[in-house]
Amino acid sequence: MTPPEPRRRSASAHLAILEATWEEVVEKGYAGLTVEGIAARAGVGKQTVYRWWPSKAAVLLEALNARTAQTSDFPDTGDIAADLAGQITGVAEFLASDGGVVFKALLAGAQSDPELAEDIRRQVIEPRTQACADRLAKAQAAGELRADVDPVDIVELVYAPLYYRLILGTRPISAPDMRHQLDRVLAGLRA
Amino acid sequence: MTPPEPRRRSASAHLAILEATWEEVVEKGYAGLTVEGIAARAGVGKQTVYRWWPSKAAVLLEALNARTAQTSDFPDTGDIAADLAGQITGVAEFLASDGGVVFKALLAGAQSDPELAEDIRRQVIEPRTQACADRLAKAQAAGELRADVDPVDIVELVYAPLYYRLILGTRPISAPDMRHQLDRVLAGLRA
DNA sequence: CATCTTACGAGACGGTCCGGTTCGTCTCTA
DNA sequence: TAGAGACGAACCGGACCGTCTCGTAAGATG
Repeated sequence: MTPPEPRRRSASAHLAILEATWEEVVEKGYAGLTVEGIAARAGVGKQTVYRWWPSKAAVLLEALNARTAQTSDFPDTGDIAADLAGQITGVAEFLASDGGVVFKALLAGAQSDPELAEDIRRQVIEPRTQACADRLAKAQAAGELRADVDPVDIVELVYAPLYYRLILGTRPISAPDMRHQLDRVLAGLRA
Repeated sequence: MTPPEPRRRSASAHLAILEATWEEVVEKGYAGLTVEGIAARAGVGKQTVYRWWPSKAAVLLEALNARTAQTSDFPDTGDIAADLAGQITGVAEFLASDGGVVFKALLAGAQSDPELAEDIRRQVIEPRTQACADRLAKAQAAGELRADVDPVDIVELVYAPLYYRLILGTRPISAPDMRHQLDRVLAGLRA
């Protein structure tokens, strides 16, 4: 879907497009995001966008991934409660900032674009879910947590309140709040 | 926001518009929802839509409310676990059907429309949250649940997994699954 | 170093789609 | 019976998409 071989691809244009996309979507939301707007803000011809990406959704997904690439590994100090607390703090801080706006925009776009929805799941959700589930399975094996609950279900319980607030906007996302909710979830899951 | 007094408003056109809106959004999602499409499917002029609603979002919100108006009261049998299980089963079944598609579309639209987001919170989320929180407070007073957790936080814990699946689409919403998750949440909240 | 290749920025184009208004008709009220 | 106003239909203007065509400049090739 990115036909030419990127031998002489302009790195500066590439970066400028990702940056411009991020800013545009923060300002105008997914509905207001347009290839023309991206190109104009990046100081780039439209063709340069169309040459390398099949759709504005693909650009936005790459822009998000570019900012979260390094945060996929999961810590293991032997204390599952501390590890989860640390991880959820990081995610909460990310989603409470512009990252939340962009991620929410992406989810909104995915609602009428099944292909984008699938890409988000594969590239963003599943790797992190799997990493967290693996860590949880170790905690179960170590006797820290009940072993009769599917780790994937635990991931859901732990992160769901975060997305609840992100999407419904009932209350702002705050790291301390999310840690409290985590404590209550863990209270029912200890061995 | 619905300027004329509705003395001679056509009841059939009103209903046809709500019905057409529901079907359109199920088929095409929020992004594909257009006043033209609504009017065409309802067999109505566009002006008839613009006369009574300020935006397509308002139409959609009313269409959703028209289908969920009666389900806002919360049961009280004296057994909080049973009451929550019954309630969450109903919501899960609703969100697993077309209702979920429409609600998701509405949330997607709210992402680039703060006014719509606020309306959804006021008209849809808050009344139900409040009803549930009231019931939970009674359960705390009766000694069924820990009293040191804000009932609104409990509502969040209980319903969050439902919205998690709705939005992320990781796994389908099923009533038995959601009841299992509810059990795990309650395990950490008993007095 | 000279040449060739190809992405680049800029912008024009046909086309589609949709929001908002205008128009003439018809119905209901007074 | 007269008039107000809601109705369905059709029209217009603007925005953006996706493609294309330039002249230019940067990188690849030998």
